Amino acid sequence: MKLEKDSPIDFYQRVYDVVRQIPYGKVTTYGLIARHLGSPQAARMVGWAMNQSHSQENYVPAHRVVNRNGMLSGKHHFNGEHVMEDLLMSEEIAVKNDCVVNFEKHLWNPGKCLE
DNA sequence: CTCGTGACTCCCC
DNA sequence: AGGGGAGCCACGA
Repeated sequence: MKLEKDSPIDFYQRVYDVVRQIPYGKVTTYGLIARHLGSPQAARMVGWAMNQSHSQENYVPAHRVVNRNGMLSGKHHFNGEHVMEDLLMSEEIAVKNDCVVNFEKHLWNPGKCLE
């Protein structure tokens, strides 16, 4: 989906849009999403967006978003300590020590199917 | 309006 | 190899 500069979509709204496009069994990183949005250094904003994601009407698979190391940095922000890990496990994604096993293998590049 | 903070990342020492 | 600083943008106090 191509976003025009006139698009009335907020930055974090775009983040949600990208995150929702992450296919089953795939994960991506904050930095990748930020880069896709045109601000490689704004990865923190992606995290901020995820923090607010639970308030969104539409479901946002935040558990598919991890840091550049494949570590579940935001697992503490879920309702339970192991919710994020459990969700990933249910998608055939192995998690060990709060890190995604074969992270690169499950990595999904935003924009890969776009444009 | 200014300051501090954050589910991040990169660069430099 | 590991720690520290800067950059990014939004939001609450």
